[in-house]
Amino acid sequence: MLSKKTKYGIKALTFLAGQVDNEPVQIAEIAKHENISQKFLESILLSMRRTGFLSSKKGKGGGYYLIKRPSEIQMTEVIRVLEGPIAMIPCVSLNFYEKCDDCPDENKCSVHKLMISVRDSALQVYRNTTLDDLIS
Amino acid sequence: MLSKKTKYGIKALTFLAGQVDNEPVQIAEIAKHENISQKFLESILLSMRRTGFLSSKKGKGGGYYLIKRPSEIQMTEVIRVLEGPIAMIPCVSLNFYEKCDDCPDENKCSVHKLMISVRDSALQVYRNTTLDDLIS
DNA sequence: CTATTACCCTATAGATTTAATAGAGTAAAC
DNA sequence: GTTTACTCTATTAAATCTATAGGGTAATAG
Repeated sequence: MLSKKTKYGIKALTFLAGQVDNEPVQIAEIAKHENISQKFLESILLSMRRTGFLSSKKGKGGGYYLIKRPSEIQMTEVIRVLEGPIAMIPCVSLNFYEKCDDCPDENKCSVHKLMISVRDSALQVYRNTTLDDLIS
Repeated sequence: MLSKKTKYGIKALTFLAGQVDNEPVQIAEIAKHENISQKFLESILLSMRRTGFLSSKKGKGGGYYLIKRPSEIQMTEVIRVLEGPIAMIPCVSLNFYEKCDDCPDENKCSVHKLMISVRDSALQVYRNTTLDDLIS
């Protein structure tokens, strides 16, 4: 299940990508336009600012704006920041690997085998999709 | 994230598929061999019995056994029974569709667009994988 | 300089889901 | 008719997700 955090985050990015001249947009405006709890959105935008997708400007006329071109923002990065691992199980995660404590040998594990295929197919989608692809 | 329920369920199915002559196996034996809480496994096996993957035999010498050939058990079915929707968001689910209450038009929604691609790629994997593929 | 605007940060609480446990009940086999 | 092993309901503990509250701080305009 995709978390609301990720859902809202992608919607906010899309909204920012659609601005003319990449003008800063206030949190309140994004929240209203996308039907998102403003306070919740605040924390989401903040975490994306920290990872370098966007930046913010304080004071009057301030707000959030993208610091990369939409075509340069890959979904792999977005998902990993907002949702966490792309893999459905830690033992097949490339960036968040963890051993299963109930599994003596993961090379013989049927779940492991299946989840590698699922992870690879998801990765292929996320790698080939940029923010730009989601606008048009 | 894949739930333990699904993980355990697939492991149990794999274990049963590996039995000679498809002899019934007791819950306790599966639980021990796969490091699963016995009571939890009970409920998992029960739900899979109800959907027709396996059957059970009571009394002495009883247990669970497959009623389909491993090559006839598709992962799409297994995942849907144990995990629920394959889609990561209800508005792109084929079998569990639900409208997003925050989204005025899902055809214009960037998340919707992305999640359709992800769903399709996952479906392709699950449709092309049977229990038999996970054994060898 | 100062008032306003709008981002920044921490803490917390309610709701939901997941995972596991307990215990009594029932059907089949020998 | 006793044993074995599946069946079913209820409950609980833990974790996670979503949202809210509220004070703090930096930048800008005039």
